[in-house]
Amino acid sequence: MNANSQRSRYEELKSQINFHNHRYHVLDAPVVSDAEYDKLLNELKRIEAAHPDWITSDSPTQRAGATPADRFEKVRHPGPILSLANAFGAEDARAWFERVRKLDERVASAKFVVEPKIDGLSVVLHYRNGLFVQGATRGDGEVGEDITANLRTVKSIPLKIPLSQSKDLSVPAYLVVRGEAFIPIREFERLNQQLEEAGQKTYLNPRNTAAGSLRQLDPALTASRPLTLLVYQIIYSEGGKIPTSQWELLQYLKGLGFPVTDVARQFKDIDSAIAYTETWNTRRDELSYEADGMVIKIDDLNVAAELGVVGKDPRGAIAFKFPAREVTTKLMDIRVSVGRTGVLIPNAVLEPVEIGGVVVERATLHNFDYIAEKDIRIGDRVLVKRAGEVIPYIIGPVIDARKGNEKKYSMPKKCPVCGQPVEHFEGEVAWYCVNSACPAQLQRNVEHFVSRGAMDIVGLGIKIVEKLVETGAIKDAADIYRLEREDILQAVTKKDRKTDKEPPGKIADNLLAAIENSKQQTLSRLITALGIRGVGEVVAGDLGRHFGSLDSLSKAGADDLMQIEGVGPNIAEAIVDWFERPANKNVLAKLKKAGVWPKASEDEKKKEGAFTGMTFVVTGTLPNFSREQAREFIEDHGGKVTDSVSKKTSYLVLGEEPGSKFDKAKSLGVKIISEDELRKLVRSQ
DNA sequence: GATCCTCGAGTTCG
DNA sequence: CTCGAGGATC
Repeated sequence: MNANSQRSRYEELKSQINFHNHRYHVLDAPVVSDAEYDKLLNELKRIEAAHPDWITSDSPTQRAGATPADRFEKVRHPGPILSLANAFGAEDARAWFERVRKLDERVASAKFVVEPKIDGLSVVLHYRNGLFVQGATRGDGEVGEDITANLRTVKSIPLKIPLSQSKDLSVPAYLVVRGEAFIPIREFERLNQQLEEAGQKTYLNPRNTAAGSLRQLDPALTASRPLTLLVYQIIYSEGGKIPTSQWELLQYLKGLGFPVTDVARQFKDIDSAIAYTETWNTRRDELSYEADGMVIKIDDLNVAAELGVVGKDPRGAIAFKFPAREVTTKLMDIRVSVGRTGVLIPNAVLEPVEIGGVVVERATLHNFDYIAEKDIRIGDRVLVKRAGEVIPYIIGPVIDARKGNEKKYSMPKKCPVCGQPVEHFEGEVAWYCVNSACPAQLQRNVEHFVSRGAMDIVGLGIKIVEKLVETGAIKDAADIYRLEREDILQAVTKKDRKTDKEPPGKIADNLLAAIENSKQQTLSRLITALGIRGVGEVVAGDLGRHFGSLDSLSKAGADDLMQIEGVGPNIAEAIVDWFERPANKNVLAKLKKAGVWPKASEDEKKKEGAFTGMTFVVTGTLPNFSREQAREFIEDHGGKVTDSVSKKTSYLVLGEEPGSKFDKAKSLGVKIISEDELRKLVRSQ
C-alpha cells in the first residue's frame, strides 16, 4: 500500500470510527459489533504508530473515553455489592430456609421482609454530610464506574438528604446506600412511542434502556430519559445509628427522605413470607415497573450478616423469581416458509429456551424488512418474548453480546420449496413465490380449505394433507371430494402414526364421513375456503349474503363487488381475477359436480336485535361461553364482533386473564362488561 | 392526504 | 398476538 492510499485510508477510518462512536455513545444505537469496532480502531492505531505526524486532534485516539472500557472512572465500593441466589418456586425457597436454619438456629424464629426485585440497574450512592457526592454502577461488585454526573439528573435521587419525616433522625457524616435505577413501564412505552414517531430506532425493554441511559457520556441525554430509583440497602455508614433490621432500615431510609418501595412487607415466619411472595406471581402487572421476582430477606441484619456469603450471594436473602416473560437465546438459523398466498415468511430457529413455562424453539420474524430493520443476524443472542404470554416473537438482537462471528442474513432469491425466482410488488413489504403450481401453496391452500373457519373438516390434518398432496391424490382443493378410502388408508399408513390410537380403517371412515358432512357447510364458509386474496371470514360472509350463490358471485363485476362495505378496488379486482383463472374455474366445476354448491341460507341473513349497530370485542376466558359461542350470541342479537378495540367499540366483554385489549379499552374509555352483563343487556332492551 | 379502523394472514405450543 | 394493507372517514 503506498503512502497516498494509506493516508486516505487513515482519513476514512477516522470518520468511520467517529461515526460509530456517535452511534454508540450518543444515540445508543450501534450499527457494528464491538469486535468490528475494535478492528477498525486497531487498524487506526497501527497507522498512527507508523505515521505519528499524521495524528490530528479529531482522531478518535486523542479523545478521552474513546473506547467503552475507560469511558468512566473506576470507583471502589466501600463494601461488596452482592447479588442474590435464585429460587424458582416455593420449594426452592423453603429449601433455602432449611439450609440457613441448620447454620443458625436463630433463623427458625426469624422474621422476614419481602421486597420486589426490580429489573433495573443497581447503583451505589455516596452522601457526605447529607450531600450527594458520588454515584456508581455496581460493576463487578467490588469496583464500579463513576456515573455521578448522570445520576445527578435522576430526579428521584436526593441531591441533599432531605430528612423528610422525623426530627429525631440525624444524617450520618458519611452514608453509602444501594438502590435500583429503572424506567417505569409506562414511561418506557411513552419514550418508544416518541422515538417511533420521530422515525428513530426504539428500545428493546426498560432494563436495557435504563442501563444504556446511565452509560451516556452526555448527562443531558441521561436527563432526558425517565429514570427513577428506589433504595433498599445501606452499604456503609459513618457517624450514624443504623437500624438492625431490614424492616426498620426501610423505614429509616424513608424517614431520611429516600424513595423506598411501598410494596415491601414484614412477616413473622417463612410460610407467610412465601405465601405473600407467591401472590405476586399473578399480581406482577400491578407494579409500575418490570420486576423479575421478589426478594425474601431475613429481617435481622446481624443474623443475615453472620450467615455470610457463598460466592457473591449472601446466605441471608434469596430472590424468588417470577417465570421469565422475556428471555435471551441464540438465533441459530433463519428458515423460510411459504404461505398460502405465496408469501415468504422468515422463521427464527432458536436454541430451545423456556419462557413462561414452555420451551420455545421457533418464532416468526414476520418479513424480511423486519430482520433488516432490527439488524438481526444469525448467531445473535436475541431477546424473545411471548406476545400476550402466548406467541413468541423476537424483540431484537442484544448488540452488546455480539462476538463478531454473527452472519448477516440475506433473503433467498428463489422459493425454498419450488425454486422459482421470488418476486416483489411495488409498495408492498412481502416477497412472493408467484408459481401457482408451487407444492407449498397447494398444501397451504388445502389446509386453509379444511380449516375451522372454512369447511371445517376435522380429521384432515396437516400431516395427512401433506401425504395426499405428495402421492398426487390431491391436486387441488376440490379433489378432497374425490378421495377414495384407499387414498386415505395409504396416506394414514405412510405418515408417522406413533401417536394415533385409532386403527387406519376407522380413521379413514371418520374422515370420509367428515368430508361428506362438509358438503352441507354454508355458502360463506365455502367462499372463505376458496382462499381469494383479501377475502376472509368477514368479507366472505358479506359476499355470501349479498350474492346468495357462487353462480351469482362468479359473474359479478368489480363495480358490483365494490357496493359491499369493506370491498374496495383492490379486493374487487382480486375476486374478479380469481374467478377468471382457468384452474379456479376447474375447481368450481369439480365442486359443483361433487354437490358442494350451497345457497345462502336463512341463518346466514343478518339478524336484527338488541345489539344491532353495536360492536363488541371479547377478551379473556368467559365463564360460560366459548369464544365461538359468545360470537354467535352477539351476532344472533344483531351485534358485530371484532378483534381490535377502538373508539368505535361499544363494549368490551371481559373474561378471566384478559390480554392487552383490556388495557386498550381502559385507555380509550370503552365500556367494559362481564358475560353476565352481556346477557342482561339483551333482556333490558 | 392523513388518520383511524378493520380485516386477513401467519404464528407457537400443549 | 403482531404486522401489513385495504378501506372508510374526515
